[in-house]
Amino acid sequence: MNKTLILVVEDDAPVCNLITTTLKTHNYKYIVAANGENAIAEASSHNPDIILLDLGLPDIDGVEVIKRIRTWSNTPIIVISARSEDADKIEALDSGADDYLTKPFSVEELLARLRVTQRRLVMIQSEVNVNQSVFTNGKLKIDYAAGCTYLGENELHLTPSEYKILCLLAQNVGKVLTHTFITQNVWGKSLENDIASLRVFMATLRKKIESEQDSSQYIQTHIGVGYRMLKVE
Amino acid sequence: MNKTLILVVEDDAPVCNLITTTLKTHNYKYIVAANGENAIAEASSHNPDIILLDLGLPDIDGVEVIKRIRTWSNTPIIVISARSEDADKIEALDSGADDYLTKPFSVEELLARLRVTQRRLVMIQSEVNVNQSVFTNGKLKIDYAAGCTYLGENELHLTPSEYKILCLLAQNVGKVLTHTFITQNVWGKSLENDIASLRVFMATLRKKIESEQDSSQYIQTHIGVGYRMLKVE
DNA sequence: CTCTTCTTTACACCTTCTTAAAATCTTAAA
DNA sequence: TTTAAGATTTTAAGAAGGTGTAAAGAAGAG
Repeated sequence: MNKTLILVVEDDAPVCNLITTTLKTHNYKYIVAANGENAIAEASSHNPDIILLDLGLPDIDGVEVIKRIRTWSNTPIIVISARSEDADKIEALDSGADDYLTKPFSVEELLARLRVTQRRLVMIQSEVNVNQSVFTNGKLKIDYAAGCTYLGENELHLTPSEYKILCLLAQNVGKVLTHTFITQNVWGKSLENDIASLRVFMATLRKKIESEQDSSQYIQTHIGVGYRMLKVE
Repeated sequence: MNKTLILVVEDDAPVCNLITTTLKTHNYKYIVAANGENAIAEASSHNPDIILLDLGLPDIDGVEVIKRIRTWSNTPIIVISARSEDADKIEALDSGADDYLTKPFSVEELLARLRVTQRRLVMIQSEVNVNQSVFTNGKLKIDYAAGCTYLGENELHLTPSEYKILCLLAQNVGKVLTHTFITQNVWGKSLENDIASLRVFMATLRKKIESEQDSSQYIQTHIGVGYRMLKVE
């Protein structure tokens, strides 16, 4: 996936520098606008993924900038403002802002809220339709709320990793999941070597959920790509 | 649209009352859970639209509740917590929370943030089904998201290279793609020699997608130039 | 410490890719 | 129409690389 592009709207140079250097070190791309008119122009021409907006701009009021941008775009806007009054927050949020941080803000919190926003962007794109708390596929059953899995009547004993992998496959029935997608989602990293581990887990998983005479084939290998769970009757 | 259903997770009765009366007067439906286990059970059984979660629960840690719910659900979670440390916020947000308010919180701000969340839910619903990402041409079907190809009812088993080439042709139906264009896009290089390989791949691809008696001609050779996929009726 | 889970390694097995050679097709000039 | 050169398809076999499995060592929880 491409680097996330962030539009930073901030007229105070030191604060702006703080933000941009932080973004740079965390692998974001960014563009800068120092006033409202420029912000609107940049938002329109570069189509950023996220907008960080200071409300105190020299030309237009920040809230006005939000409203203008919202006339054509749903790009997430995170407001960073010195105004800490409730009324200000509410006005900004109701005008279309997605989040509101007050100065002085913690860089770490800003990064965390950026991650939340990014996560949501990815979610929209992949449109994961997970909302049932119990998944069934043939004899296989996963009770997410309880954290239990069953094959027919029998409860399966799965290790944490096996459980996570199975959930991932179940939440994407019919889709081929790449090795790195799986390792990233289960371990958060994607070291090349983990594919070997993944293979071992797939083997034990298969042994457990395809062991019975039933022999329904839940997990399919796609050589050179990854695995997928088949929808069975 | 139906009333928004909110799950309020809060063990402190006065705070809980404050929240629920506020919700009631603002036309929300709500259910209440006073501990983590109940919260997970209610989330699973009632499938709320938004979850308001206090982190300080008597049984399970709030962050754990977030993680458990996130195993099957993307329901927005707004944390309301007495812990105001950055580290707490970051942990909750990175575990899957969508927003974080610290006690004592402004009721008006809470309502504003609820409105932001609702706005986003409506947006997501309208954006769903935009990403169809399925290509069809005659009996041939490519499901890009799932990474699968079909000929009529039957699923085709394609190797990674075959799949890439087919996608490339499909994305340019009707256009003639040169040998080097194809090899560059599939292998990233364009050594003269790879054209020989390409020919072999085209042969096997044709065998697979034109094997049936159907005999519809999907791939056309342009001598000295390359190949193209024809749009069939 | 003991038990479980996770990672690593080794190896047999299988699929896919490349290469080369033969067969077939296309094109155009005689 | 015949012929020849060049391009393409087909086939086959070996090379390269991916996969499943078992087993042993490492890490972590109780």
